[in-house]
Amino acid sequence: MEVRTRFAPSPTGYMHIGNLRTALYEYLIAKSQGGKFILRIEDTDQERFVEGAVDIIYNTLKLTGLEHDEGPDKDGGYGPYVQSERMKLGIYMKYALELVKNGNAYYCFCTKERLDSLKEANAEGESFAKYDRHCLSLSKEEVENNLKSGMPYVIRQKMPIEGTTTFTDAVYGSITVENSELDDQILIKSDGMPTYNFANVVDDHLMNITHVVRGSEYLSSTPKYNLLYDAFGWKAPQYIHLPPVMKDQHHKLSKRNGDASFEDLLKKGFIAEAVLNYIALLGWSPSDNTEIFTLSELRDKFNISGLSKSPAIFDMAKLRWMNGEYIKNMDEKTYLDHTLSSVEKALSGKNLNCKKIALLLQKRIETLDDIPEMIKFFGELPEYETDLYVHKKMKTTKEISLSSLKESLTALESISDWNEDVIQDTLMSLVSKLGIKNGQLFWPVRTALSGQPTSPGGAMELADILGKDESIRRIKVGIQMLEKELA
RNA sequence: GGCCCGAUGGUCAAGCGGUUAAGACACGGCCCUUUCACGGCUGUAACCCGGGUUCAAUUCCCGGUCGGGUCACCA
Repeated sequence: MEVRTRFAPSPTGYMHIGNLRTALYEYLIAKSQGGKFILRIEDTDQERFVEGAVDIIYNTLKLTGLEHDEGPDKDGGYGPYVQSERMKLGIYMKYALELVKNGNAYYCFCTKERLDSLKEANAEGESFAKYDRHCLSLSKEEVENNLKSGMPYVIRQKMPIEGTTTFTDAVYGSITVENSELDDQILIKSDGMPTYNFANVVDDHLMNITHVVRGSEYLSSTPKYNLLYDAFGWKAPQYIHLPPVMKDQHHKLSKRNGDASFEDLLKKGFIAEAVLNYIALLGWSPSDNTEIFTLSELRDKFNISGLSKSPAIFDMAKLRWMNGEYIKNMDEKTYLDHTLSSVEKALSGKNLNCKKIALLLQKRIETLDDIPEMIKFFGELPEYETDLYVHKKMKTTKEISLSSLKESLTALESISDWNEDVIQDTLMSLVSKLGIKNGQLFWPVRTALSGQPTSPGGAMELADILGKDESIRRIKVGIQMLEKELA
């Protein structure tokens, strides 16, 4: 039988990381077995619907390469793929009424007020009880009359009072609950919309979904699903519940608090592939020890047995590392496509070779956002203290630095063909002429050119990029500062 | 509170009764290097607690503790 999984987000805003991971696993489960990955929009809650959220979903799937085989934009014969449209077709009501007819569901006319007072009474008594089945005892005539008079109603699932329900989850194993724990959940809301729980069961069945993948928060409502499948005489799908992705020990990563949504991470300079790679590892591990893999490698490696049961904390530090790995491994063109524009932006107005600067950064940045701060000094020499010229390991002092700078200045001024090789030759021969250590010359020059304790690239690279005039100017600044202090 | 689920270094995470308890991130040290970074080497650091079962438990069972989830006309 063909494996069919579905990603069924509700369009309520940004794509958060936990959601994206679910989509990833759904995609992988289907694709690793030659199956289909379906997109279904679950917009049964009109109050939470957010304009544009559907576009975010499409966009994210496209950006991450999680291409769906069927969806609102790709009919595979199981449409429509948007629940509000399916509702208009009367699909859910039809099935709800079937359940009413066969005695597994019933009309309920209880008002919000009555339900609330029920809850209050229960809360005081320290028990969190269920609906009291007030409307189950309504006679056929009473129901007919209420319906005729236009009284608002919902349809509730009638749970068995005794016995237990057992289901098997692919990651959590066999789980059994007492039926007496189960509430007579609402199937059809008073606005005519199905609840998530009901629409899910109906749609998953109608769309031939074989594997239902979702967060572990649904674990406790799964018995109700199974009972629903039973009531229809349908076969329940394979359940795969996923542990949550946490922000810390106690809190889930959530949309609120602006915790890292997928688009936030992209804005912060992360690469889509790296993010996807990282979250694949949050709750799953391959049988070998590899950590870096492309989506198609992941398709080959993926196996349900590698899914874990316990929550995973999202570790920004490790994501940064992984993002850095992706950046380092990019070919030159891809790398420049990602970085050149932000280098140019950070150095706009300066006449500098941005490509050279960008290339200097490839092994040094972890996210694209690291760039501006790292190259600011190219545009403008920062203020610095002369203490920077003292470096123990390089065996430099302020006096040595001053003389090295002076010697370098003269040597560099005489260069007519300014390029890295010539600069190197010039400085190296100066080193041997003066009989000093490399560092005693290079360190002061690098310091004068950058004005920073560290810099991407050393003396020659900086001099090359900065150009002759600016390099000479910065060295003169250094000489001046040192002379003033040593005088 | 009832019910369900979980628990290996700071974090991710192997492990399926006998191991010096992998690996990765982070952190420290060393090497390389004209700085930083990269790369290489290396170090610190873990089986929640108590009872069983067993010749042998991190691994199996039971209890506890702690953590998470759920108990909506939200998904």
